[in-house]
Amino acid sequence: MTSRKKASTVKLEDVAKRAKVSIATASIVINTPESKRVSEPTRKRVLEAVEALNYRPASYAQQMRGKNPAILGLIIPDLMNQFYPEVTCGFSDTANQLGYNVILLNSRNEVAQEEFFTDTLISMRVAGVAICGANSENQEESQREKALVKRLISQGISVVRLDRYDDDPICPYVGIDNYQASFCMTEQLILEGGHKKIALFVPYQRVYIQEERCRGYRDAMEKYGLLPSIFETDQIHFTDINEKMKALFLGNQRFTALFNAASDIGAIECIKQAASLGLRVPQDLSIAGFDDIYLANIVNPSLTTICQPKYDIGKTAMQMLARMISNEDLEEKNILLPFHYIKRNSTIAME
Amino acid sequence: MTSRKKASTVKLEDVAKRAKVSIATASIVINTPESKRVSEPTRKRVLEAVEALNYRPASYAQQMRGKNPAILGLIIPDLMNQFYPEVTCGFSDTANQLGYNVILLNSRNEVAQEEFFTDTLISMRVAGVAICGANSENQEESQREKALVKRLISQGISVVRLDRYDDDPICPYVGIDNYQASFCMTEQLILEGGHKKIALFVPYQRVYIQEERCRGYRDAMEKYGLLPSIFETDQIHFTDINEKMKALFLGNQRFTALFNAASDIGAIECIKQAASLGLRVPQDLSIAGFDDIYLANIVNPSLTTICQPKYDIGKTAMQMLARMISNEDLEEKNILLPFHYIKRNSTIAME
DNA sequence: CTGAAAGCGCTTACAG
DNA sequence: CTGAAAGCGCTTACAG
Repeated sequence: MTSRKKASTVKLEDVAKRAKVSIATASIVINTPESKRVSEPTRKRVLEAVEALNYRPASYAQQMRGKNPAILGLIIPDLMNQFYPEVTCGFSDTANQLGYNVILLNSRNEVAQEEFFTDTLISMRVAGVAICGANSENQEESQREKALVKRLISQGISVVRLDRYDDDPICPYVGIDNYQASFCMTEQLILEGGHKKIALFVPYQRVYIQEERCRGYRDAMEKYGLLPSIFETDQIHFTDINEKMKALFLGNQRFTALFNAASDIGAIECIKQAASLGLRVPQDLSIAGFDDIYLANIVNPSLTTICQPKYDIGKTAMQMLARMISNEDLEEKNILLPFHYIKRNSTIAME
Repeated sequence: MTSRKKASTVKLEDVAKRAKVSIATASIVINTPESKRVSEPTRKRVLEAVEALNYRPASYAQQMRGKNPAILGLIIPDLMNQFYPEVTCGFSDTANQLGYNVILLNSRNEVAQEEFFTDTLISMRVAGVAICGANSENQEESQREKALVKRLISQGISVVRLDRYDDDPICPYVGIDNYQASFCMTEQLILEGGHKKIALFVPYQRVYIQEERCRGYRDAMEKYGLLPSIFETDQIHFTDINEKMKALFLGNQRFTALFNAASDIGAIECIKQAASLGLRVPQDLSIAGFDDIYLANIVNPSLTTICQPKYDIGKTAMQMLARMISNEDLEEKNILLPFHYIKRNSTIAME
């Protein structure tokens, strides 16, 4: 990495020399096209030189002079989960429109990776970063993640969190109201589906938004006088999904619906495991997910789920970041976007 | 973008001041830990100051001093197509391991976007770029794309192309042998499936790799004395897939197999359209794709296809780039990775 | 209308 | 063992 400088690379000096002007004049022609302080012929000569040499100012030199770099970091946990490419597109399309470039950092759900990325981002003195934290597996990791956000902020870098946020508002965030969304799904299962025994699957690590989903489920169940049954499962590697699903039919338990509130990916895994347990979905067991990734509509049976506005989450996060960077006031520090319930074929009304 | 500098941001001077040494000494402690020219107590004071202030050198200043930036560009046509997140992961995981960061540029299949990105990348004086070109719709666009690669190279930036390459080798590339892959699929359809009337769908814009796939198909058909039938279709927006599929059954034509050589996405679109035409897949029509994206195994019927080593394509491209950047010799300028044929349920053997 | 000069935050010879 | 100084490629007051 520390190898020597590449041979060629056109600089302002070359342009100035070719146009037979000082570098100051060349700089002004390039940077302030509307300035009247350069004569037409001179301006033309400079522009021709720029064209001929294909000159582009080195952004690092401009940055050194105090210009804010038009670079942003976007940290996501897993690009292979279809949720994130869409968030990423929303974010980077908008970033490009606003003149920013984005460095995509794929943490693979590892806080250590995020910490490493944070150092780099600070070195680059990026203008801002949007972070969707790793699905940390324990309390200590969550703390480290918080520390890293604080570190970015302390270095003067604007930060927004997306999708996964917190009750402790160390920075603005954008997502959906996970409590309401979970309540909504549960209520649909009860009212529209007539289900009474509904199980909830959540990850072991109860990050805040998962806690919210638990709360939504619990409140909905209690509202209709039903007994909540929450199962913690491994939603990262799915090692115990099979076992947990068996538990739904142990003894005289007869769950008729399963709401995997962690993600669609997890719910689809449940559908797969159901087949291996000889269960028909939805006839023997209704299964619902959370996210509405593209796959949800493709799998068989197609998945009933909560649609998160993925593209808009990315887009909104970018817009907030842009405002923060230019020190504009945020009307709202936290933005909750609308979600909606989508009924497909993996859930069915009880006879 | 041109707003004023952010308030805080720790610099070497602050560290030096706190440690009561010159900035030269501070720099040496930080950059050459093995150097014996700094006394232990001094070194310790500096390191403590670094720690206390959370100092990270500004990479732009280092870049100005001649250090090559550890930034790479990766231009892809469409992050929403599952093919690319996997290539992207292969590329950026490897990049991170080698100490590089990558800027992801999503061209949305627009050459104009690519041109814009190219300017930015040149401004940033990135060390290298990997580009998977837009699916250009005409000859003029292909030319512009080539021009842009040449422009990068002329600015001393290393470039590799991936997936989509060319017969005119303006820079190294990594992909698969598209001729062989297409030949292989066609031969399987003939030999294993007993098909005789096999149609090939390709995009209107015959970029080189598509031309190669045509050639593979044609040669395989001719090897077994069969008549090739190539249909050009809109593989970007799929506007005419339905019409082209109808053509397969016009008059006394009775195609029994369709090989969509453009992509799995296209083949899956064909499966969808088949349903709307009242055709059963594979009973009435066998359909095969190209790529083996994750979706191929999820759709119903699951898709017979050619598996491209997506992750490895990204990884290999990155490794080549790293070598080019450090001026090492490339054993081979172009790398063709192994592909393989995957039989699933969308194709069937004739009775 | 144009140019010489200072300075951004670093690193690296060069003195001491 | 340590520091003063030059210089990387730009931009922006400041002179002329």
